[in-house]
Amino acid sequence: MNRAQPAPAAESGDRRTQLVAAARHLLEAEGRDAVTIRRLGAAVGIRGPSIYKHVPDKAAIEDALTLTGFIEQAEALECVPATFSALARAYRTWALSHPHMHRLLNDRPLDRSALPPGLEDRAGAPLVVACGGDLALARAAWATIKGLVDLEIAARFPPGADIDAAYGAAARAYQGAGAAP
Amino acid sequence: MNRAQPAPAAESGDRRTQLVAAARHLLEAEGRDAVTIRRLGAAVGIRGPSIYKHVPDKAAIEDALTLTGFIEQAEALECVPATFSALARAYRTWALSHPHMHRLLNDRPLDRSALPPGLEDRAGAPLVVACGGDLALARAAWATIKGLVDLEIAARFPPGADIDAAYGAAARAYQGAGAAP
DNA sequence: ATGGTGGGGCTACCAGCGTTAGCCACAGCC
DNA sequence: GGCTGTGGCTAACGCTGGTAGCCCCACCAT
Repeated sequence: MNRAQPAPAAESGDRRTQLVAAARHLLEAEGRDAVTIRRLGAAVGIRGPSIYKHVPDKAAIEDALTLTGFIEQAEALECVPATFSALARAYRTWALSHPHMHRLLNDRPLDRSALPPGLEDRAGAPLVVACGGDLALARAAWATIKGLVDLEIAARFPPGADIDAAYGAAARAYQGAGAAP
Repeated sequence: MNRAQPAPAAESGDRRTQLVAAARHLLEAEGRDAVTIRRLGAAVGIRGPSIYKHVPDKAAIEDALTLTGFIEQAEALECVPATFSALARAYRTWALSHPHMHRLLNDRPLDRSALPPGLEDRAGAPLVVACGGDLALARAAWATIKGLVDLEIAARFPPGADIDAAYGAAARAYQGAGAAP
């Protein structure tokens, strides 16, 4: 009907990219439930079902979102010193400023095949370095940091709890076990 | 009030209890998405909308479910020695045998007002004991155990990872920091 | 210049979700 | 005997992800 112009709006990259960007905005601004096929369509100026001309299903958009999230998270960890405290602080800061993204990354089971090979190792590398190459210790430290952040985001610490002190206690424990402080 | 007369087949307690029990079965057997108003109705022999004669909304059922989950989890931790390793093992065993319940307990923000006062402290007490009363250390240990379990349930460890070794490394770290081994 | 092809929109629609409105049958009480 | 409250029911609403089928238009080959 009204689609006579070849260039509808100003610069628009390919639709798929636009959709992922729109999904990102919706996710960060209003949470996962707000990322809806019809709202995504509205955000890029099309009608909902037309989305399926560019993407097989909603999961594909979430997968793309997940990918960018993992990359950004890895980048946030790569530019701090490889010590437990610094990595914990960087992870916590990143997660608390992108809580919905953090939930998206952690709440759904990981489809490893949708991730480029190596990304997982890259994201985990700084902590392995901080743990002097001890993989088991690094995994425990990873679980600790993620657990602390999850508990904080989910408001599971009692009101008034000294969260910094919990991070400090964890840092002391892992330092004693051989991690760089 | 019609007691015992029109129930065709099943004798049972009040509907609300029945509904929560049915929700429990659905959750454990098929996961959270299977817990649906209409399916809950079918499970107790009524028609979906009739559920709202017994319960204000679906969240109330999930809250009741959450409550029983927390109680059972606390019980699972109370009958083992107050050491990091024993508590971690007990928590892991409980969570891995009720993975959907575990997700329900952890994925939604905690509505503290729906929990009886004291339950939270009761659930956390064994770990505080194991940490010699050091609250900060206990919270870090709590995050570690929960984090390890979350990662395992979400299949976030690379295939072939030695998960037991990660628990062992955590145990050593917290032991070194003053927790009972 | 003409015709074929296909990309990318659209509307209509489906089943299922939580939830509401309104109707009705029956038990128990006055 | 009638009133009322309880607890069923069906119909329906607005939302969800997703499918079917139509149609316009750009492009390309003849």
